[in-house]
Parts: sequence; structure tokens; C-alpha cells
Amino acid sequence: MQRGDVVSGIDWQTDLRARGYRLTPQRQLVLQAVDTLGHATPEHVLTEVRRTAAGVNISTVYRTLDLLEELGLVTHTHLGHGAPRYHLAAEAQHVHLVCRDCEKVTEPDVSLAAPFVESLRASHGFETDVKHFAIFGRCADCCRKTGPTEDADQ
Amino acid sequence: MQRGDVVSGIDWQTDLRARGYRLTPQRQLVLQAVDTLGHATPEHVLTEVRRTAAGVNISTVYRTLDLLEELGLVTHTHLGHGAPRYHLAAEAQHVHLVCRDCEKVTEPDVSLAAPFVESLRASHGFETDVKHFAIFGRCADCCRKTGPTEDADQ
DNA sequence: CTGGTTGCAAAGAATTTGCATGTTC
DNA sequence: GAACATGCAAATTCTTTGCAACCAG
Repeated sequence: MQRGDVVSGIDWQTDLRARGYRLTPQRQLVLQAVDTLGHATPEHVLTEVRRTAAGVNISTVYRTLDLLEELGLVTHTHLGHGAPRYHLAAEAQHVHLVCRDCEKVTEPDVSLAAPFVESLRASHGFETDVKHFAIFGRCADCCRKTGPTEDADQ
Repeated sequence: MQRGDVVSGIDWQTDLRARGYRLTPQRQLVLQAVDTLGHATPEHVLTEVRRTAAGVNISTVYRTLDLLEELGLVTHTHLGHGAPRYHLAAEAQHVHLVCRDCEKVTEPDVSLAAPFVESLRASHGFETDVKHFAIFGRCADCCRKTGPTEDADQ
């Protein structure tokens, strides 16, 4: 799956209509922006969309993101405090390591979490939604700067 | 460490004063409420505090939670969408499994995540803050009700 | 007494909603 | 042309801030 494949594909447009929704420029642009930006906030998406269509309103972005999520095209992740981050569902196969100091986000492949996901299933019958998964801590760079594990758990 | 030990202890009160802060009824009550309630929102804390002291203001709760966090007495966790949840730092030795359907929170011991934390350290030099860690998915009960893994990753 | 704290009200930031107008099918 | 979408403004929700009155040390 490559960047752009989902957005330009007609599958989702067909599905959209099949459910009684309509295809609008705003919906195409929002989906495009989510694809282009990576984990973007609604505000980011708005800014990107407005580069093409200046009149688009923030409430349309919120409504459209909800719709695209309902259609299964995008998902959101909570990276902490602020606004939720949206990305294409198709490219969500990574976990998010968020540094508490520099706020950098690293995205290792989801397979890294597989043993952990499996242990949760075995011990608690819990089916982990890795797409919604954010992991907080301190990145390697910041560990080096701030000194060793001054506050880390474990 | 038992419930109440931190709140009634004089260590934090000494530390508070040593840093030039003052001991007020509001601060004691907020700390007490955090202890009593478990993972509570600021709004929950306010309600609990007002059972004893009706005049306390929400902004005092926010300010006090920030202060207690700075002192290392409480921490907060993001369980998803809504407001952050506060609990005593001393009793934070668990991870949070949050069910996307029923929103129930299960709190298995932090040791369950130890191998995963270790693998992140080894592969990315990332020091995971297990206290800030929320894991989304579907709990065993909801898996049973809704049918098998209709949407789980992996 | 002196400066840290609080309550109150107003300001912000993020998100949602009502509704008239506009657009897709 | 009818129903769905959008833009706009107002309402919500959550949190922060300015400031005068208050109170802990």
C-alpha cells in the first residue's frame, strides 16, 4: 500500500455512496491531507486543506474526520495531552513512542509489540488495539542529555 | 504502602514547606480525594473535595493537582479522549487496560509489561514511562459479547 | 505582617451543534 | 428537486489566568 493509493482509489468513494453519503471536494481534500501529513491534528488538516480550498471550515474538518473514521479509512491516536492525531487506517501498522521531553514521535513497526499483545490476550483475554496505542517515555537522545533514567519506571 | 499512608504522612508536608509552599486544607483534601477515588478526573476530585469543603473552586483543584504532581505525589494518565486521570504516584504500579466498548479499566501489575519495556530499551534506547501508559482494546467480556476480534489489530 | 493561596470571573483552546444556504445525485 | 453537506456563529467542555481578598507561617 503506497501513499496516495487509498485517496485516489475509487473503493471508498463507492462505499461512501453505498451508505447514502455524498462525495464532496471537502471530503476528498481532508482524506488527502490526512495521507499527506501523517499523524495530524484537526487543525493541521484544516491548514493543509485550506492551501487548496481556502473557504473550508474547521467544523467540516471535524465532521469529515468522524465520517472517514466511521468508514474505516482513518483512525486517530492519542499521543498525550493535546488534540487527537489522525492517520490513514491503512498505514497505521506502527506503535507510537512519544518522548516526554522533546515530544518526538518514533514509529517502530507493530511487530515489536506482538509478544506484549499476545501476553495480554493470554493473561486477561484483552484484545489490544495497537492502532490506538501510545507509549510515553524518554527517547534515546533525551536520555543521553538529561542523564540516566532519573524518573523512568521500573 | 497502604491507602492513606501518603496522605497522612508528614514527609510530603515537610517537603512542601521546604520548597516554600504552604500547607492548606485544600491541598490536603485534594491529595486525600486522589487517594480515595483512584483514577479520577479533576472534576471528580472537585466533587469529592466539596463533600468536606463546599467552597473549593475548580481552579484550585487544577492548580493543586499540578503542584502535587510537581512534588511527585501524584501522576496523571491519559485513558483516551476525555480529561486526564490522577492517582497517587505511590500506587501507580499498574498499567491501564481500557476497553473501547464498555470503557472499563483493568489494572494489571506493571510487571506484565516488563518484557515489553525491556525490548523497547534494547531496540530503541527508549525508557518507557509505565505510569503514563494506557492500552486500548476490547476487554474479555466485550470480546465475548461482540463476537471474535472483529476489529483488532495484528 | 508578608507573600503564597484561593475564589471568582473572564479568557482561552478544542470541539460540537443549530440552522439557513448551498451542492450532489 | 430533495436530501445531504457546508459555513457560520453560538454553545459546550476543559483548562488557564488576572486579580483582589485571604490566611499560613
